[in-house]
Amino acid sequence: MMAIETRILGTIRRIPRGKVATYGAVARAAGFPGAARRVAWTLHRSFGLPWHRVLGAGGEIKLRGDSAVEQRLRLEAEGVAFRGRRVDMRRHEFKFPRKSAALKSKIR
DNA sequence: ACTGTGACACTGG
DNA sequence: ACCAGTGCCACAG
Repeated sequence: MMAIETRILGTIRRIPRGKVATYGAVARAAGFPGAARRVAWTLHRSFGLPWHRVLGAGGEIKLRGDSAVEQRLRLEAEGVAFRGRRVDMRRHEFKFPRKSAALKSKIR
């Protein structure tokens, strides 16, 4: 598998239980801003990942049919709340840590 | 090198 | 809120 996919997969694996991230955010965190579609493609053909924690912009589920239902159920099972058809991002969006470093002094 | 393709993102009506 | 159009990136053939 290629480097890009490896990084994307690793990034997705960092999303903790009960949290979610968007395709675009994953792409940026992996170092490929704008490659949201690549994230989707990678997810489509990968196993053993918390795939259900990756959503479209605005916390919207982008799958169709049964898969969409399964994703919603999996998320709700980990305590993720929905607001209509989308996830309440204010409460559950996972912020990928910015390259470590100076954040301790930043906290007030 | 060129074209088509995605579980996308954004903007504008 | 719901499209349609346009921009995106990397990959497969």
